Amino acid sequence: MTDEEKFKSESRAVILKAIAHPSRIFIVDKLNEKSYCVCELADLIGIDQSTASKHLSILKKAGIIDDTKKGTTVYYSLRCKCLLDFIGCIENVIKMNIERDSKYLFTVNKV
Amino acid sequence: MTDEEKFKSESRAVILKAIAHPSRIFIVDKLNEKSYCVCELADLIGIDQSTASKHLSILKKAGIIDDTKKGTTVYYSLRCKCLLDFIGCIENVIKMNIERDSKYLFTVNKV
DNA sequence: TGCATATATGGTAAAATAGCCATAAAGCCA
DNA sequence: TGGCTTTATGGCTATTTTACCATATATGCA
Repeated sequence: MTDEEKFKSESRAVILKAIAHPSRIFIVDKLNEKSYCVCELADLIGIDQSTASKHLSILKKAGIIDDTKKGTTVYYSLRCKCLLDFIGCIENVIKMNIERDSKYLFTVNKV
Repeated sequence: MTDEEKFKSESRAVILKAIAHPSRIFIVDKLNEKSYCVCELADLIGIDQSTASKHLSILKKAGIIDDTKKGTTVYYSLRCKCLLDFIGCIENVIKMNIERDSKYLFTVNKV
């Protein structure tokens, strides 16, 4: 890899790694509906408030979400609408995998 | 999270985590042009052959790439074309981040 | 002011990930 | 058959990630 290619791949990996966690994907999906504050998300996911806060700071640092303060409450919102197509693509891969796996099962049962 | 939501988020995370690594993003990007074998990719990236093989097996397990054997050589190819839009979305976030950061720099310099 | 609520952060232990080396497995060819 | 090439996998260590607890910070309200 050239230095430029390396930089490019690393930049992309930062964004992807930020979303690549069950709780954080869930957050991105939820924020698509509306804004949520930290404790709401922590409750929804069922994790510690401090853990939720850290997840949100990772997403924020990657530029995926934005925050707005209202009193002591911090509301987080999605920064980029394209993340929906993004998730759509992942779903597409999952569907393909399910099809492949069921074909495999069919073959096995057939024997 | 309900069990269903948990399962959904975890399934999505598997796909995302598979791509969320500099070398693996590079591979996905390269495979868009054409198929490559393991040693070619290892050379292109500049990593050990065994490391490349492990990266490829992660991508394959996630259903992102397919493989075809020709003699001892194994050619890997992209399984889902939608991964391009995927990368396009990441690039979009990166662009937004650059814009944000340059605005910040501008503000700082102004003071 | 004193207390409750909301969030962020440092510490820490456990788990997951990444990379290389060594080596096994499989196929090609002289 | 024997050697060469290509790929996959086990072993190992170093690094990173994750989640909780404890605690600091900040805001609102009685």
